[in-house]
Amino acid sequence: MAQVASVILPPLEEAYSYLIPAELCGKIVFGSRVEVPIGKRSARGFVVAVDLQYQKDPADKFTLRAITRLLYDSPCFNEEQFRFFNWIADYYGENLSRVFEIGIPEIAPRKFSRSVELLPKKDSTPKGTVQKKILSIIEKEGGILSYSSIIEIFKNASSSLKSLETQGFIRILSTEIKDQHLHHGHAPDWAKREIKLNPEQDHALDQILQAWKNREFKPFLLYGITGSGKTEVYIEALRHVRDAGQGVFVIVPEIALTPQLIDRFRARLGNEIAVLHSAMSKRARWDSWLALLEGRNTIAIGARSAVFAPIKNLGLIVVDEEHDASFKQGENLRYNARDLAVLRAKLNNCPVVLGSATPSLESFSHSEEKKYAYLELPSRHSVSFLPSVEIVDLNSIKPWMMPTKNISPQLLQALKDIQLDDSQAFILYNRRGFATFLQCDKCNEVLECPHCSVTLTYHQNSNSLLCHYCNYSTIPPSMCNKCPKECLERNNNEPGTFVRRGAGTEKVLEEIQGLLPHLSVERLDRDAVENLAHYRKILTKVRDGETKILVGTQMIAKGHDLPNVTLVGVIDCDVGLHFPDFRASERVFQLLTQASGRAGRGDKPGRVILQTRVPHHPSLQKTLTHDFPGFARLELKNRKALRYPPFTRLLRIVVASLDQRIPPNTLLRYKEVLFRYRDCYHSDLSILGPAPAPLAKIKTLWRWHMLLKSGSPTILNQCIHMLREVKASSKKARIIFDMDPQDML
DNA sequence: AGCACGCCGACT
DNA sequence: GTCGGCGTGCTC
Ligand SMILES: [Zn+2]
Ligand SMILES: [Zn+2]
Repeated sequence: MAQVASVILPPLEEAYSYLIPAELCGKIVFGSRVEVPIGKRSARGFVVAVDLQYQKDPADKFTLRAITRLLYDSPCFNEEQFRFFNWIADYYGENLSRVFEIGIPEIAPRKFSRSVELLPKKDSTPKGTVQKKILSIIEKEGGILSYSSIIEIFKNASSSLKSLETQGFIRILSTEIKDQHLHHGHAPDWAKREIKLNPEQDHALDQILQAWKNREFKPFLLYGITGSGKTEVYIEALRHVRDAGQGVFVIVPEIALTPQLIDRFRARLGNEIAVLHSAMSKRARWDSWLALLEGRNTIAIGARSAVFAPIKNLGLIVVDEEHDASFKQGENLRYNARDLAVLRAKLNNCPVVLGSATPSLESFSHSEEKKYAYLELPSRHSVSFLPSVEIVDLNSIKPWMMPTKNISPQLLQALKDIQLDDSQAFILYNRRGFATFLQCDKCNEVLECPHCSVTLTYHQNSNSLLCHYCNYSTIPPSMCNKCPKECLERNNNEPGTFVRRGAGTEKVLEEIQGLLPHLSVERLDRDAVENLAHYRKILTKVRDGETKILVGTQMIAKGHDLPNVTLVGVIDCDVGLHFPDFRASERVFQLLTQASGRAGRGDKPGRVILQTRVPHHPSLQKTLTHDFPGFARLELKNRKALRYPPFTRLLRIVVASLDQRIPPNTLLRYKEVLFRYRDCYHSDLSILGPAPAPLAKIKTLWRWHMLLKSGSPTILNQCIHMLREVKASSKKARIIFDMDPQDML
């Protein structure tokens, strides 16, 4: 009787069967990672089943080969994760092997670096001249030097070094290379202090712990503005559950997972926290994973991918900044870590806390429908402490009154004012050139798709307006027909004409430098930032006060605690408001609220200046009054009327190909199949498009997309499974199914 | 993903 | 005649 293991070998889609060699019987179990022969090479895989009593069947199509070796002694994932992975594969219509590939880090060997240490040996010297030189160099460098730097100086020093070692002049040490990142720093003292929760925090904590004690799946939406003390609630809840012997994990947006944040958690929860972050080396990630698997750590904190962490006896999940779009993976397996966190809590009968100052409308509507429990933390400061938000109506300023193209007199004055108390400013601008839109020069109406209510994108080469959701296309009207009566009266009954907006590049940094040459201005955006270290360096220069004005895109709104930043200026809110996406308003509200949360912490009051041509837009008005619930209820009405999420679910299908004709044709074929299915089962399904994607061509690939809308995620899921069966018209087409898409580019 | 097989064009 | 382009299909 033989033992046979079923092995998943990413990226191969099927599970493969292998004989377990006698010496590994009992060692290779569910969860083992193994190396196996496949074709003419070898591959690494995951054991997902073991048949202890395999009997050879003459009907078997192939003869089994044997597992080559066991890569790690104990299992690398457990049953709970396996169920979770299966659910994910099914929901996103992806292969299970892909989930393994994304969800479990690679086994990485330890890395060592060799160094050479001088041993005290007084009364003798080596014979060789090279050997003598080596010793004197090591002595000069303080008695210890890395092996590689010696080899750099003396090309063939390895034999000399070996000889020196046998003679006892030196010792060659091998030390493990560990990650520099995210290792214990020193937590600030205030972080260690035992904190006293206020009554609202206490109430929130009670509710969460009650659900936990009842072993109840219960999602909480914890709403509280920046500085209202959400983190204290998380930490206390995590500590209770951890102290009771259960595992917990926290996920935060990648950009928020800073050494400071980790220090803060370590200060209060101890050093036994496993950190999972994409910026860590493979080895460090694997170390964290092992610490959790072996139970040395019971708390994990990480970005998106930490939702897969091997937590034993899971008792609580926390998702901070739950609205953040970075929880959605934009490639490969397009999962949303926040949604998966909720699912994982459900599979484990435990509470999950989603915290935010600007909850996603998805989560907010769940709380309105009582599917999620709603917890609110009031500001710990008086209302007067909130930053003052001013809207600058660019219509009311004549062009000649503008100090430069993009800087209004109000913003310039505010920038000058920061010098008075030597504080700092953030200036946000939008990256342009994604989508040009047309706006009436009199009433500021922006042209929208009559079917989708999404901003129409202007295309210069064809002089046409296009809806990138449904492919509706029209010639730009020469006159505005939306100008209201007052507007016409003011303009001798002349309707407005349309101007192109959102195009071109802006030189905001140069404009500010020109106006305020003695202030140091720095830039922070995707193009200016090379990597994480560079990003942190730019922010450090702000923290140290070296940079007075930081100019950049969204990224800067997610900065950290920079109490000396008292002014946040937004150059042009309209580009974001009229982005061709049904979530444009929500995104702008989130961004502005987040940005104003940056302004003036500590003892200096903050100030926010928003430049716009549509001053009455609800996203701006509700920012003015710091009214998230008000904004959310208003925007939810729009979403409901237009049947957009959270009232429906979306599935986006993207087809990309070198051949311009393939994407629309493939999608049209799909659409036919879908209509047939819908008519047959009377399914709740509607289809927008196919249409050219807003990014119609990436490098050499032409891209089209199609949006499926349904009240039921199950129907959309069936659509994915069905369309995967449709034979692609050409292998040259790349097809992406994006369930619950976050962006439509 | 690799890696082989196989079927056509253009070169020693 | 063969070298090599990559389209297609298989791997327990
Ligand atoms: Zn449309
Ligand atoms: Zn108008």
